[in-house]
Amino acid sequence: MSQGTGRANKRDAVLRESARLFAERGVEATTMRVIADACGMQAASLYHHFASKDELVAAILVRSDAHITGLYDAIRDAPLEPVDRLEAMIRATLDNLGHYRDAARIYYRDRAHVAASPLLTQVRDHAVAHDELWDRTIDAAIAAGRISPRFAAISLRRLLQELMWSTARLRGDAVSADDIVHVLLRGILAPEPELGRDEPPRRPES
Amino acid sequence: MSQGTGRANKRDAVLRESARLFAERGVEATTMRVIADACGMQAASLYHHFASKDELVAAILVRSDAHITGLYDAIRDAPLEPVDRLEAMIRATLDNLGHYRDAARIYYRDRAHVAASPLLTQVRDHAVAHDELWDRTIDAAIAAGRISPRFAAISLRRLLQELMWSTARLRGDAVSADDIVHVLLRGILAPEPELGRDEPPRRPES
DNA sequence: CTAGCACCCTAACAATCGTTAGGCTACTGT
DNA sequence: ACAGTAGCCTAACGATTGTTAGGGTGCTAG
Repeated sequence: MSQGTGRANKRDAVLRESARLFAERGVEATTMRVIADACGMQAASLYHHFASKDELVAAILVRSDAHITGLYDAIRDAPLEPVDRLEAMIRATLDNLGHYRDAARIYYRDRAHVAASPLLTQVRDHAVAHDELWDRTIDAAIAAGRISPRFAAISLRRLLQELMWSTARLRGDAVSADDIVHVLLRGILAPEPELGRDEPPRRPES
Repeated sequence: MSQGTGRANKRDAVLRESARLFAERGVEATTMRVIADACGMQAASLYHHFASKDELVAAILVRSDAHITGLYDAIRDAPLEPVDRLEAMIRATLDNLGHYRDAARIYYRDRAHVAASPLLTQVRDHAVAHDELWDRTIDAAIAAGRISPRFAAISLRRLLQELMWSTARLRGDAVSADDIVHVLLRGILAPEPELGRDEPPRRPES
């Protein structure tokens, strides 16, 4: 019932500071004592809020996972053209990166840790479902002839994911989400989608 | 004088295996004993080839740095139009990523470690010089009106670098360098560079 | 043959890791 | 007033870390 707002929610402070440190230095390289220092407390006191270092990492990642899963579920159920769905997914991913930047950096940086933690099975399951949505959407956009044929044969999902995740390291004031959407969409879309005169719908690359 | 080719160059094997492990799990998370296991030797035996873990990391990164520095120096001295120089730099970066993928992943993943290691001052100095070349080239391309005005106000260098470095995680068979160049250049270049028709003045491949 | 070095080993070091045990303080509900 | 507990502390645990000491084997030069 309590969880005072004005006072101090130390648990949230621990989550925030540890997320920042994990993202900057890596999970293994960040010791519990360094996290405690950043929060103005003692290493052992962290265990009053979290049972283990793994649980602390998991709490950070689960927050972000819940957010992005909600966004993707809405996009999955919306009636959208393939390219519009693709743009919506890119924007959702970048929105999640904006709100949970540290969590995203931890997720894509310490992938070995994420894959091994027993507390993250649900996060991993969600990631599989998200990948399937990406693949289905990209396949639909390719089938509609809206993707440059150059990218028909490669794993465009992984390319887009890596490109988007990499921007989590850029602070918000350096590059806007619109800039990134602009680069990615203009980079992969077929030159003149439907009206133009001179574009054959597809061409297997040589 | 020796360094037998057919026999076994254990030092190179240590470099290769440790680079792979550092890139996958992170420097701090990879212990000397794990590296030794991967090389079929004992942890203490690694110190016959490298004086410390830091020196091992540095040896990996210096190799890659020497390669990319050579490429950039040649590009700096070549008489190129801004956009062509930009494309050459992107290709050089991606070439380095292809040849020294693990080193590149270590460099951009464990940045805190790179910034703190006393054995990497030369690598850091080179990085500063490379960044200056990037900025000068991008500024020239903007001044020539070849960059979409959307990107005139942001740090396009950092955006491009993050986007390129992120592709180091994609194995070569998933995405080719040409694909990435295509996405990036088409994403940032101004729509119709100079003339009115629809043919860019030059483009090597097709 | 012998000295010397390259190469690798076992054993152990001090330091640091995540974590636990147990106690102190301050607030809360009854 | 008093028990309970949330929140934090000090102190220490066993395990693991990077690293060192010192010895053994086998090749090679003289």
